[in-house]
Amino acid sequence: MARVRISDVATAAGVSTATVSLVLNDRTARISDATRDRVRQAAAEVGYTPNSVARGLRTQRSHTIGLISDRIATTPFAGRMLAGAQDVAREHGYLVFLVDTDADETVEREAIRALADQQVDAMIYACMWHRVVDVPASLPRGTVFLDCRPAGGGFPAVVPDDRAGGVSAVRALVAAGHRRIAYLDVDEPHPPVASDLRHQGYLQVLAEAGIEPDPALHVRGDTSSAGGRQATDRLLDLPDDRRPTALFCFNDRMAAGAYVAAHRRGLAIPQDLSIVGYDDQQLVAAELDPPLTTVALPHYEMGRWAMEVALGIRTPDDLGAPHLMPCPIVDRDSVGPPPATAASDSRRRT
Amino acid sequence: MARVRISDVATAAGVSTATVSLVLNDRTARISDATRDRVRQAAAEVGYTPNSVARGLRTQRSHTIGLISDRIATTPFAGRMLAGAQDVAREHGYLVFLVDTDADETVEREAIRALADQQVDAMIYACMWHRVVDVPASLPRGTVFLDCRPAGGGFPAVVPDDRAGGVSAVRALVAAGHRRIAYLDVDEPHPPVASDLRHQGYLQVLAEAGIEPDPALHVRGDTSSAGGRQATDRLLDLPDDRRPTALFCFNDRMAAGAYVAAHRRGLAIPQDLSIVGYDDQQLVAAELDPPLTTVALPHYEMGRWAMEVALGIRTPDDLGAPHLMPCPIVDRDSVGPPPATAASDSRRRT
DNA sequence: GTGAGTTGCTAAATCGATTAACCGCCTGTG
DNA sequence: CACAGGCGGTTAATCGATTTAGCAACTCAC
Repeated sequence: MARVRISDVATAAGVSTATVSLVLNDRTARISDATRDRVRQAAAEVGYTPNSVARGLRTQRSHTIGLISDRIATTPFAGRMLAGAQDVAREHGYLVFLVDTDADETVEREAIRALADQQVDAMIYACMWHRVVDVPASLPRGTVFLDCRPAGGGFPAVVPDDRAGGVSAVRALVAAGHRRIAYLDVDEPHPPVASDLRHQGYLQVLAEAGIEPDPALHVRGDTSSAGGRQATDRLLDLPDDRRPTALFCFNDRMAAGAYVAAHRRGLAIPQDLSIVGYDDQQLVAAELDPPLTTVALPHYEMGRWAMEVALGIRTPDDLGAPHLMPCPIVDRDSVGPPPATAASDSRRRT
Repeated sequence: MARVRISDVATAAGVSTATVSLVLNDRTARISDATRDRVRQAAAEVGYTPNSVARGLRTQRSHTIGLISDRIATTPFAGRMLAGAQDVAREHGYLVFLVDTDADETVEREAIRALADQQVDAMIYACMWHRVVDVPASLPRGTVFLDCRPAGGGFPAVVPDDRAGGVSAVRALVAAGHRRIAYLDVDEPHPPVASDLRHQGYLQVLAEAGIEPDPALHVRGDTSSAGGRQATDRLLDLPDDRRPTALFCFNDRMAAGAYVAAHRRGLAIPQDLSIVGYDDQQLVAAELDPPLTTVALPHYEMGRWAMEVALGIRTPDDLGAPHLMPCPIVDRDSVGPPPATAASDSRRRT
């Protein structure tokens, strides 16, 4: 029941282990075709597959990647990042060690050491939300940052293009005819990067469309359904001429709360209120009634990108700034033209 | 920048590498205390940590576990299984290789081989739903099955105790005074194990309470919000004396659909209709209004159990049958006494 | 004083691969 | 015939640890 070793193949084929290794690794060495065939056949017959540990020790390449994350495995949608990284690894014959640190620094330090001891060929440092992170001192250079920006730069990194995502979302609303568009932002404790960028995108589109931003339309709430509902209530309490006809929400859960607030007032979506979310969280966005138009976070693609850089298949264009991955808009049914009554007012240009 | 090796420590301490190894591994060998201290100090000073690959080659134990799953990483709640397995592994100094096969048999076979080549000390085979799986031929004996039952048995396995979960759910409804309780089941294509077991639990409690099961109260629907809504509509269309006062739903998403159906008829939860879900899917159960009473799937605990068995810390009591992990009921606000009008009728005992 | 036993440590084999260096043998050439 | 060079392999070192067997020195008993 013991594993078959290269020496077993050598014996079976009547050659030395060196020859077996040369043949099986397709080394351009002087080995006759007859011997090649004999070795290959012998290897197949005895069912030989090389011991990766022994090979790793000798070649100093383990064909192994370490993926450290703060909590990726337990957050619903972020698993797509893992899938992307995983797929690339598999396509190239790599295996990935996954370590979830639960954002504990001691665990993180231990994990980095353990992965280094296992001689991983590269590491990926992943977060579940787009934010800025301090770079752990022991992290080897070349480590790829996934869905986060290393403070100080100097490492390859990939993050969603949240600004462009904000632009897409708000452009869709402007294109539908809306001019009073609220941004339903997340409140403080949350990492500010994503929300700031989306807000910038929001402001950019307003500027392009010649719409004066109204501070009253930038509200904040808890990143939950309840938070979204409360923030929406505040918007809908505004006097008629200042009330928004469309909402751009920081995420889909808050958008779900906006649905609740609207329905409780008897407002129909999208007839009375248009809503765009963010994240494209399947369980939320697709199951709302009507299904939510939202901006998708390119988790899978970011995961692929990070692994491709880790494996050296792809070289980041610029170490100074993270690679921005586009966030495609997912058109569903929560955006329509503004209600007729609101369509004509509040057209004050700057 | 090269890694420091054991020989560097040996040189620094003025001893042989054998001594260093003996000291650092706390081998009960005759080494003087003075030498011990000198070695430890030297190791600390040069920052030595053993190369796990070299050690693995020599000791034939890689301190590494392979976790194969069909799609665990990308499904929302199942990541808790990973977290449980991960935590146990970390606590014991193990690292885990994660491979998501996406239920592709070729990928699966390749993954098993790659993991075996990496000399993993054990494997865990995980599913995202409780079901019966065919055992891949190349899976090493001793592989632990997580959230699935190996066809034919012979392997350690852990699954949720869905029968007992069904019992808890329906007992909660009976205790609240309900006697007309529907089971909102999932329809065919789904793996039948979980739904059958929950149904058995349902029938058991009815029998205990002396309630004759009514076939009209066992309805099926798609495992989605829409499916739950449609199935609930069928139940609420029943004549008054046969209409259920409480619903036990196969999962939380279907329960969410039941909420929609109830609300559309102006029925309040739990005043007019009590509902119990299954899964305790955070994004759904906790965010419904009112929050959903449901039965939690013990993913984290199952993950821990599987890893403990894989590491040999725990020995399964019986290889014939899978270990059943209790599913605790999570009391929220969707269960109350039946409406007064319904409380008195339909008390026909068998 | 000699042999046995203990103490403290080291030499060398080993795990299973890869790979640089080299060794016969054959052929062709000057 | 001597020698260079190509061909088809093999020998042996190596990766970085662990571990067995054994060596040298010292103690102690008789």
